[in-house]
Amino acid sequence: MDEMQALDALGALSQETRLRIVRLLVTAGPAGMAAGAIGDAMGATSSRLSFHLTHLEAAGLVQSRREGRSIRYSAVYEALSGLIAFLMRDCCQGHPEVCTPALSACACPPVEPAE
Amino acid sequence: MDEMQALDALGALSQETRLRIVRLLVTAGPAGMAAGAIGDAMGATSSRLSFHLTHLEAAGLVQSRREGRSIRYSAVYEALSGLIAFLMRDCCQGHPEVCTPALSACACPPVEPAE
DNA sequence: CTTTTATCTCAACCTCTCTTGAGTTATTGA
DNA sequence: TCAATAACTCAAGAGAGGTTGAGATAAAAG
Repeated sequence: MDEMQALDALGALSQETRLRIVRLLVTAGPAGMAAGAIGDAMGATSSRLSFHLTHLEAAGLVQSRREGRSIRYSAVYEALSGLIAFLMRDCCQGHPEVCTPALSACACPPVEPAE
Repeated sequence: MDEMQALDALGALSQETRLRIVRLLVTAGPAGMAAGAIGDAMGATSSRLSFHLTHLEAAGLVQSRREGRSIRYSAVYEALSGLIAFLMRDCCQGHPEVCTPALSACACPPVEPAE
């Protein structure tokens, strides 16, 4: 991820509704959610929701696919991890005090290298 | 870091000049840089620079102290690591595909737990 | 083929953000 | 005290961003 992509992603995430949508979609997993279900969860009108989803998709943070009448949106994991990596890579050069506390924030089970 | 602080930090970083200032200050280390030196590096007028520095300070990403005629700005490491931790903690719940690639982005030497 | 459901598109409006330029405050040195 | 340096503050204007409501498009059901 380069600076321009990072700026797009940061801008997309710096809005309350959009940050919540992304968090919702990440926890929803790869299956994602239909636009209507996201709208219900957000309490947003269809046009407002569409505006934010389009914004997030343009920033590469979510992707969509039509499924019957619905359009399902799902998080793009690589974009999120890419943004975090950008912040760590370009921001903590030689300064472990930036990245070390962040490293322990991940609650996920570590991926075993080889079993 | 809660959602509101994260939104402030994301908004502050989603602007080209401000993102560059933060990166500059992180690499400058705890000593920071005088406003004038930052302005020279950014090619920004004093009022424009002051606007962005004030914005960054309000978001908690940088701090300032007067030193003679100059005002030195330095990065607030906890805020940066807090933001990264927020993105990992609240975004990758149970989805290691978000955080695992990010974990390897840190180029800093790992801090030894005990020696 | 018409209706219903799900979602998007567009224009209008308001607000917030960023930049500029002029003027102000704070600190130091002559 | 006066001038020079360093940085901030303020008002004005251009532009981007977010919300709303009306209307359009796409897919499925009757």
